[in-house]
Formats: sequence, structure tokens, C-alpha cells
Amino acid sequence: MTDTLFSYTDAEEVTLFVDLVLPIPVPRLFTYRVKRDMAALIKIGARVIVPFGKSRVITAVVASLHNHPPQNYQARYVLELLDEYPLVTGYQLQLFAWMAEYYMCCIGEVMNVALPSGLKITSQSKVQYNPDFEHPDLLTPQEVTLMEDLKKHPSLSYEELGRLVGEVNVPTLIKSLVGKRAVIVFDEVKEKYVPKMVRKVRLHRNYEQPEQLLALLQRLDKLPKQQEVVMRYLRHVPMQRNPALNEQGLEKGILNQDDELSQSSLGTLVKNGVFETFELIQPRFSDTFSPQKEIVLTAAQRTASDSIMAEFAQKNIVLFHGITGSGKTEVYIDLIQKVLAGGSQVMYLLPEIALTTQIVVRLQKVFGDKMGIYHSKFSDNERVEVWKGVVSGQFQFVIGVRSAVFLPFDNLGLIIVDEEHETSYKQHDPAPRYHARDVAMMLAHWQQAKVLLGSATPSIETYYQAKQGRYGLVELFQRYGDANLPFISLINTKQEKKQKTMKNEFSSALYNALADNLERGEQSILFQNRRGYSPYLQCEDCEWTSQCLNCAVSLTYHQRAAELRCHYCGHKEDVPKVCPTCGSTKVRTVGYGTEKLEDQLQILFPAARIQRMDLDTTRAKNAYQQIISEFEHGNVDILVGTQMITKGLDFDNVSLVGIFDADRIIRWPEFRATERAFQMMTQVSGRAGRRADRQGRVLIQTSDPSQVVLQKIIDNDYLGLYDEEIVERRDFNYPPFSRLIKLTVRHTDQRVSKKAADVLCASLAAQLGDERVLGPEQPLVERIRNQFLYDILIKLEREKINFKAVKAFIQSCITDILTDKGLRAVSVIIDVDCL
DNA sequence: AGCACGCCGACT
DNA sequence: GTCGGCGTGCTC
Repeated sequence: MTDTLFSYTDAEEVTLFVDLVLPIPVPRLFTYRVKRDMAALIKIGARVIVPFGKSRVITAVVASLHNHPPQNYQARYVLELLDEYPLVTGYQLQLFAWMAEYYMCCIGEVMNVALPSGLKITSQSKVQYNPDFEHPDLLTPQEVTLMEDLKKHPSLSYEELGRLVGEVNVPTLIKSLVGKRAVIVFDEVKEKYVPKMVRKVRLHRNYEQPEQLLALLQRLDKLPKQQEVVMRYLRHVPMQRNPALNEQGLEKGILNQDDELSQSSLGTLVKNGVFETFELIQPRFSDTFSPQKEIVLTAAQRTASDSIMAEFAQKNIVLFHGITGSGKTEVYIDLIQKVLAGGSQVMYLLPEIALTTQIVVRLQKVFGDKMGIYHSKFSDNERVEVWKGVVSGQFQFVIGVRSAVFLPFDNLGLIIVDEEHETSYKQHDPAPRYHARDVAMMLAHWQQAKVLLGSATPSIETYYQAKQGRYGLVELFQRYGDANLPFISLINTKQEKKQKTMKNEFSSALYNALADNLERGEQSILFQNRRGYSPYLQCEDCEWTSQCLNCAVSLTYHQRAAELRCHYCGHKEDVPKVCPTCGSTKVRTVGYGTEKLEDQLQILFPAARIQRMDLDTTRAKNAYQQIISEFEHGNVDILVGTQMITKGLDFDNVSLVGIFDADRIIRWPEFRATERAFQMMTQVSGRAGRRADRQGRVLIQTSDPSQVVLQKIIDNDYLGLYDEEIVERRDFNYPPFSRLIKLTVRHTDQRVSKKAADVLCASLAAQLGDERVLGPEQPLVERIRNQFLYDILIKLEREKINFKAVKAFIQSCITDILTDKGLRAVSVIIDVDCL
């Protein structure tokens, strides 16, 4: 500014602007004005509420503060400042920006998956009564009446709230209520938190004083049943000594003790006004933890832990390669304790399925309420609590799934990525399509934290880095408690079919083994990685098969639900009684899903108790836990399941694992198929024989036992697998020797989709060269939800490539397509480091 | 992503 | 004559 003469007055008049991250898929920040009274309080990383577009109000995060008024438009005002202390750290903003750049998406898309929806108040969000609300005394009179309304309604929308309170500023009101933890905010789309209610009873006020109580008991002398109920109540609520205890009452269930007589007596007492019933919302955080348990490491575990520490002195990333059942968890606990004692934070990542199991319980016993759990099965409100707990310092240690990398850590000392090879660490559907393992490494790099990658079957990429010396490597090949590795054998189904010894698709070997196990009272697990009853229906008289209308896949037959389902778009239809084409009644099921296996096993072994575990049986809230505990308590003889059973289940009594169809796992049309097959089958095998006193057995059904990977699985020969795979990867320039970016072009008109893909491919290849650009090619499922898909795969060697520049070029090619008149309607999905 | 604006078909 | 279909374009 040239106008220095008046700068002393200007200094006070300068308008403050903020650049905000909005949860909107637009590749830029948005500038808003800040009113003077807010200017002193607003900070980078704080959330604000702003008006956006014609009729929306949304939550944004402050990315920067400045005083440059925008040139081409008038900035609008920030409506409300939500956080006096930022809920988003500088590291997180750095992470958001990095992810948007690296994974080629918008920073708003990153923010959208990063923040739990409870932290994003918008004009679309709803509020409900917080079951854990503790301080009604803080409310203003207006808020008190509003809370009464909220108690009556399950939830209120933004508009409804506005109508109820009249002229008051709704965002301000919500801010106030959220701040007092009186309400919780949730996303209408997602399922809201359903508070658990307890039914309680208490004595009527008239009987609270000792003399009144005594009179009551005397009056009930002639009614012994009712007298007994009152006595029982007094035993649990000793109000003779302290009448105030009556206020809290007693749970109805405890008083009733499930006998009908006391129930009817209680009913009479309630009717006569002696007792009154009321309901209370059960607080969720009422668990108590057992005291800290001492963890004693075995010699091998001790050595491993020490070696990891030693490696960390040299390297920032260490691969901990330990076979299944070697007791990696104890080693982790040891390391976590060390890092926490040093005052740093720890993040422990696990794939979704593994997190639901015993590991959490085990860690909770050690770390108690200092440990936060970040899991998708938890309600959004609980995620918000974990987030705030990390900011406040309550949680120095969090165990969580993929999305835990977004938590506001600022002082990480250690990140553990367990089951490092798991593909579920890569987010597939909404952008950002990030890999939590890689993001974790970035976070660690910024915060000078160490990363421990754990796996029994490391990904080829990771093992390569370890071999190259870029990562430290610690291996633990001794099974915990000297349990033996299972004995794995192959069953040639082709041969058995020739000899006619198969029972349906069960080989005699598998059948006999299952029968033996049943007889001995030992448990078995049968693995089949396909849910439903059968992958499709087929007419025997014509060519008809069940096909999805919207996708190029067959409809899977689900017998239990009595419907045909598309596993891609979710479309459901009734099962036809006759062939829809020719009217024939000979419609048969083809192929085997877990449901059919369950059925056939029941026919083969009528006395066996069989349980199925797949997506369909575990959808309900606690179904997963229930199945596991049933199995654990020996109430199940044979557990049939998909991938879900491969992880984290440690059961003593399982002595047999059957892999129903190995061929299907091996012959996946993908360059990682062999690696996957090895990982998957090794993991399932690990479920067998986790006890020292006998060796578990694994039977693998295959039509071709000579397949190389099978022998490697039998020999538990990870190194052999690695040596072969790495050669192929090098020869064909696949990861770790290259990076892959997959572009998927989508449109409802196949010709448009194809044209766009061709044009895109040509412009990419013109610059990058034919050998780096593959396709366009129709994916395995060429049409999903009536959109025709074409894939383009870009291979970029690690050396001598300016990754950033290439990505910018790719982006420009896509922009060209999307501005082309005839092709602009297509959408292009970008997947960096696709799996 | 939402949301409005805008320009063409089957309905009271 | 309108209601509403979803194509296109914009949001500080």
C-alpha cells in the first residue's frame, strides 16, 4: 500500500479474511470475511459455519488467515466460529493438502471423509438429545424448553429447530448446545445413534422418610408378596440410611428377577402409587476396566521387540515379519508402552475385520481408558468423542481402522500398521482413494514418528523395500507356546471326480476329515470366498441365466432371503419359479456360495451344528461378536465363512481348516493374484491348530495340485513366493518397480464412454509413450448401475519420472475430455496407486 | 456435492 | 395450458 500516511488508522480497520476448506468437491479454497469481534479468536484449524450458495449453511475449516480482499467478488461473512481451540491440527491441514495432491482429488473430498459427520454442522444435519448429557444447569431458559422438545422427538432438522426458536440464529444455537454436550449432530443419510433406554422404578416420594416407610411395610404385612418386593428394593437401595438414593431408583429387571409373581406384585404396587416407573437413557461410557496387567514376553518376543527398537535407531520404517500365531500383539504392547512412557502418541491401525475381535479386548485390559477405539461400527458420536479425546490429550493411544489416519495427532511417536498387506487399507469408493499404510508413513515422516509394519505375509512391495534396506526387517518364525504349524495337504478334485468319490463338491478326503473331527468333538472351519447360495441360476432347457438389469453380472441367488441379488448395485428381485424365457421348471443353481455349503453340510452331517459367517449373517450390530462367542464356547462344530474368518480368530479347539475352492482364489485375472492367493490361504490355514499339543490340519481342494503357489503355501515358503513374484514384477514393470494410476471412464452410453476413453488414452500415450499407457479396456464387470466402464492403466517407473508433473499432465488430459462438447458428460475416476 | 436455472414431454 | 424431467453451471 502506498497510502502510509493513514496506516495507523488502517491497522485497526483492516478486514480479516480466511481461506476455508469446504467439504465440497471443488478444487480450491473459498475466501470469507471475518467480523471484527471474531477476528481475535479465529485460528487456523478452527471450524466455522458459513453460508454457501443460495440456500446452504455448512461447516468449513480455516486453512489460512490474511487481509487480501478478493479481486473479483465480494466475500461473504463467516457466520459462526465453532472452536476457540482448533479441532483440526496443522498436521491435518498439511495432510489434507498432501492427499488431495497425491491422490488427485479435491481437498474438500479429503475433509469430507476425514471429519466425522458430527463435526460438520450443515443445514442438512439433524440434532438429537445426547444420551450422555450431564450438565442441564448450563442451559439458558430457551435451551431448556428446546431440550424438552428434543426429548419428545427422536430428532429435529435444522429447519424444525429454526421454527421452534423463532428469530434466533440457528447455527449459534446449535453451537451452544453442542458445546454444552446437550445434543449430538448427525448426518441424515447415515444411521443415527439409538440411545439405550433402561426402565427403572422407585418408591413414591410419600414413602421416602423412614417413618412413612415403616408404616408402609406394616400395612403390607397382610400382603407378603408385595412386602417382599419392597424389601427386595430396599436391599438394593438402602434408603433407610439415605433417602436421597431413592431418586436414582432401581432397574426393573433387577427387582423382578424374572419371576412372574414379583412382576404382578410390582404391578399392583405401581397401580396403588407405592412405586413409580420411569425411563432413563443409559450412558454409554460406563464400562469399567480391569487394572493394568503385566505383559510377559517370551524369549523370542523379547528378542523381536529389542531388534525392532534397534532397527528404529537406524531406520524410520521397520517390517515385522512374524508368522501367524507368533504372538505379535505382545510385542506391539511392549513397544506401545515404551513410546507412551516417552510421552509420544501411538496409532495402531488394523483392518476392519480384525479390529472387532479379541485384540481390542486384550489391549483394553492393558491400556484401559487411555486407549481410544476408532471403528466404523461405532456411532458417529463416538468417533467425535475419540477425535476430541485426541485433541484434549485423553487418548494418547488410538487403535483404529483406515480412517484413523485422519485423527488430530500432533505428536506421534509410533504408528503400527498391522496386517500391512491387507487390501482393505486402500479406500476404493469415494475419493480420496488413499492407502492408509502409505498415508501413515507420510504422517510419521512429518512428525518424526516410527512406523512398524506387521504381517505374516508382507506385500511384495513392502518386502522389497525391506530387502533393499530402505526399511528395517525383523522376522519372528517361532510360533507362540511352541504350537506346531498346521499340516497342509492338497486334494485333487479332478481325480476324485474321475473316481466318483465326490459328494457333490465335497471330496471324500474333506468329508472324512470333517466327519473325524465331529466325532472327536473338535471344531472345523470351512473357507469359501463367495457369499450367497449360488453365483447364478440357470435354465436347463434354454440359455437363460440370472442377470442384473443394471450391471453386466449375474444375480446371486440368496436362499435365506429368497431373492436374487446383484453384488454390485444392490438390485434385488424375486426368485422366478419357472424360467422367465422358456417357462421351463428346470431352473437350477450353479456354483457354490457359503449358503449352499452350509446347506449341504447339514445334509451330509445332520447332527453337526453349523454356523455361517459372511457379510449377510453379520450385518446386524452384534452378530459378529455373537457368532464368535458361540464358536468360542463350543456351540458350533463347523464354521463356514468368507474372508471374514481369515483374520484375528484365535481358537484353541480348531483342528481342521478346509479351503473349498482354491482354484477360484488363484485364477483371478490380476497381476497380484498369486500374492493374494498365498496371503489368503496362509491366513486361513493359520486358524488351525493354535495349540501345542496337537497339529492342526488344512485341506485344500483344487483341480490342479501342481500349481506352484500351492506348494509354497504348504511349505510356508514366503521367501520362495517373493523371489518368484519379484522377478515377474520387474519383467513386466509392475509395483514396486512402477507406480500405477488407473483411470476409469464412465457413461451411460457405451459409445460415448468408449470414445472418451479412446481420446483420453491417445492423448496420454502421445506424451507418455505407448508402453506406459495400457488400454482402454473393459473391466471384468463392464457395466455397473447402467454405466459403461473403460479402464486405462498408467504405469510410471519409479526412477526418472517427475510424478507431480505427470499427474498434472494427466489432470489436464482429463480436463480436456470434460470440456469437450461431445464427451463432457462422462465422469473419470482417478485411482492413484490402485491395487 | 447440492441447488437453481432452463428448456422440452405427458398430464389436470 | 402447467408439472417436472435432468442437462449445465456455479458456489467465496
